[in-house]
Amino acid sequence: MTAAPKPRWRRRKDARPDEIVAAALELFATHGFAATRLDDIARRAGVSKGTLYLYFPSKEELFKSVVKEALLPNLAKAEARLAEDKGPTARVLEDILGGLAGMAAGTRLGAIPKLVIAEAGNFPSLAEFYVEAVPKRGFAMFRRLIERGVAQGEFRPVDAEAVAPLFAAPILLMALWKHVLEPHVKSKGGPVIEPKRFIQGCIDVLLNGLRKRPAGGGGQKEKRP
Amino acid sequence: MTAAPKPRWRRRKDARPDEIVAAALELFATHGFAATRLDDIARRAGVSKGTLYLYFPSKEELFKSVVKEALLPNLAKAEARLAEDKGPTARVLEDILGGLAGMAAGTRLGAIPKLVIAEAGNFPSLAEFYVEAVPKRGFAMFRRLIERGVAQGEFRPVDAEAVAPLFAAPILLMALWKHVLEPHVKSKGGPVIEPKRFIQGCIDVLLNGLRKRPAGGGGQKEKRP
Amino acid sequence: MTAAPKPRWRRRKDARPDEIVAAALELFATHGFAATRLDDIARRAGVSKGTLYLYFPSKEELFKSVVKEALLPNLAKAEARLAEDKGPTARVLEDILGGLAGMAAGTRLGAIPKLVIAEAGNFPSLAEFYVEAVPKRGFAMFRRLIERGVAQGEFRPVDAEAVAPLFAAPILLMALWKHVLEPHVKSKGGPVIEPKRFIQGCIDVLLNGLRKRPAGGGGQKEKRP
Amino acid sequence: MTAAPKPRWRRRKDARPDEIVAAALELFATHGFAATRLDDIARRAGVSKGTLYLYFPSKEELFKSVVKEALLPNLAKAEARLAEDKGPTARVLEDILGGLAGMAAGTRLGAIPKLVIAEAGNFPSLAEFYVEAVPKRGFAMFRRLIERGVAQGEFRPVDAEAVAPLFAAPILLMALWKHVLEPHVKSKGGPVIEPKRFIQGCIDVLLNGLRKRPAGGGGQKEKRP
DNA sequence: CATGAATGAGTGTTCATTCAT
DNA sequence: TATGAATGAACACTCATTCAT
Repeated sequence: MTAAPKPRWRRRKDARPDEIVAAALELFATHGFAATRLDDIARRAGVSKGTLYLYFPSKEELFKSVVKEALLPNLAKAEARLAEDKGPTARVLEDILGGLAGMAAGTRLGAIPKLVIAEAGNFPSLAEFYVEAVPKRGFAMFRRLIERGVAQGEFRPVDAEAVAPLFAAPILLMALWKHVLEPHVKSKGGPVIEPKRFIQGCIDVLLNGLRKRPAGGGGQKEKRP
Repeated sequence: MTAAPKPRWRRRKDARPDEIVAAALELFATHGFAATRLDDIARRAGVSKGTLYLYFPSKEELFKSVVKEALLPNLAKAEARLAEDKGPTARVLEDILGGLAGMAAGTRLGAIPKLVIAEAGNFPSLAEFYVEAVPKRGFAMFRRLIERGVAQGEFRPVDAEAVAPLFAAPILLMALWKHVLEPHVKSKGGPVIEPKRFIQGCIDVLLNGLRKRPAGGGGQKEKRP
Repeated sequence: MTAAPKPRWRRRKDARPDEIVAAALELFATHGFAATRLDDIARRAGVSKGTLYLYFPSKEELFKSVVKEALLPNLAKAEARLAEDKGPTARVLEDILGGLAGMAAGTRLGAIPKLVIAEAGNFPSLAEFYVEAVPKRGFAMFRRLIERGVAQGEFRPVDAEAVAPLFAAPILLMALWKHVLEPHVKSKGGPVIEPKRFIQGCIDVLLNGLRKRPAGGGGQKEKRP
Repeated sequence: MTAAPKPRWRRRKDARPDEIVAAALELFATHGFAATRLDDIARRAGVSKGTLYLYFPSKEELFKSVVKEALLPNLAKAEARLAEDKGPTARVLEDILGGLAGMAAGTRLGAIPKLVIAEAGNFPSLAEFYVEAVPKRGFAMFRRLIERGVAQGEFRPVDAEAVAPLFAAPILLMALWKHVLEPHVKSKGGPVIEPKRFIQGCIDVLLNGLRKRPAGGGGQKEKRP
């Protein structure tokens, strides 16, 4: 009727799914899968409940989409950054830990582990995807970095494969702490984790744990009798 | 077999609650809170659904009881063991990490973090209890140990308060890995964590990261320009 | 029959609540609050159980709505009729008693007192509403009428305030009799109340009781020694 | 063991049923049949829930017993008193109305009509019993009295059969008012019924309505044109 | 495309009734 | 006789899913 080519009030139908996923991430992250109602997701996304079913065949599929769409772009980014950095291994490790910790503590993304942990039992296919997409790639990355440091003479020889998850652990702890428990710490006296300071400390201990010692010592600790 | 004429009957008020809690732990750990039906808990405990309500006023209270009853005795045990060990700090730290990792990977207890992570948002009082009972005590314990090592000249001076959670992180990762993701690793090629080897590696890196270096080096890392 | 292509379908938000209330009144009146199942109300209203919850947040609220929606329009009608009648007081009283008795005995409305009586203890807010809406207004109406008759010299001076409920009593008895006990009178020999004849008799005795006596007598009876 | 012949702490087993009925009356009167839990009755009666079933085969039978045991002795008393009174009919009527009103307003018995009204639909046999025991006898009594008054020249000729329930109506209203609605009257301004004053007023109007008029008037009112 | 009224299977909770002791 | 732990049928209420408009 009017000549207006693209009335601004009409949300492009291609934007819809993302808005729904965003709303769903917010609510799933807060309440978990079962305790989140499609009614609420629809309301938050500004659509009707029926509309959800135009884009996602079921609540379960929406949930999977939320997790995957939240992860995939960030995985790509992380891989890209990694491939380029050619500096001293310690410096690279430091950057990566700092970057991931910031992401875990400061963005919505940090809530993903919580979601996957909670629902892995009920969503096997989601768990399988997640294992491949996150821990597998993450562990492998840390392992390659450590092996590179050892090969370049920066690090002591260590069991890189076994030790890789240790470098992922503080990131996981950070994410869960910020998104799960910290909100329930009663004001004064409760435990506190300051992301920057925590990660500084981790880097200090972990890199020192890897670095070659000036004199002998080090290496795999001898077994106790 | 036994001479007892009717030994199977009327276990009485004493045994019942524990049997119910045990059945509930099993199911909650597998399916989460919402996806576990009281019918199933009752069946597994060998009682009727109504009987659950003789001992627990609601599903929520049963859930809280499950978490608390699973944790409390083990917390007591852990504290007791700690108070006695007077050996070299490094050795104590090693023992503790080994012990906790074994517990996380090898017992039902390892499923508790998963449960709490999944439901903290819906059970604030449970989350508050957990924060006080587990991370607060755990972090404090690692902090005291590190400070003791520093004071006795075994360890470099490090930011003990900030770094304490780093020692808890591999335990958490271990627990979640074993009870959440590992079951979904597709046979060949997926990531694997062998508890013993993983913890050996962690101890190696972490203790080396704490130990005093024979010469210069070490200490808090200088900030990058 | 009708040309309407699909007239039976989707009656829409407007008609539904009233149909539900009507069905509920029927069943509550017959079985009482507790013994009426939402399933049955839904079936009788031709909707599903879930639909009830689109319009009423709980069984209790539905119950309150039933009582209020049954009463309110009729209260309005009654008040309007009253305000207009300017004839001889005795005639007005006669008309009102006759009208109310007819309503009590001949319409669904007569079941309301039974419902309120049965559930007042469990629905305080309903009881409060009812007290204000029915007895308070009703007693006040009879009192005004009596006082008007006295002022106009038609009636003896009587304690109008105290005596007003007496005029409501046969209406109440009529309603309860018809909707509660009469169905249980075993055929021959049981007590019978014929509404018309009963109300004629009531009017005869009550109006004679109010009317001025041609000679002395009357008035407040002297106390017995 | 001890020689004590009848230890006073042992409630005679014959007292039990009455204690249970008393406790049940109290609770049924307050909450109605469905909303009263056997648990509560047992607790109030000082016995265990199982014990109830030693004396009453079901909740329904207990309910019937409560109503019947509350009514029967009082019915007997009322009949006896009536048979003896040979004074002026007006005086007898006055006494009876006063006595019944006092009972309705001042004793537990006044709650019975409420119970029967509430549950007649669900307890046909109870309703049948009640109809025979209370309204049938009550209406007949008032009818005989009126007829006696007419025969003795004290009263106008009226339709005694039709009018009898009118004399029961204020008693019913009184009972329901005191036991159902009055507790929900909000302090100031709500309707109030003072038993003594109300009954005085009723007696005044009703007896005047029956009494012979000194001159003409009276009699069955002529039909309106 | 979008809506939202309608559905009904599923589940937590209650409570009258039973029965081994 | 008395107990009270145990039962399980019954029911209110929720919410993912459908579909006529």
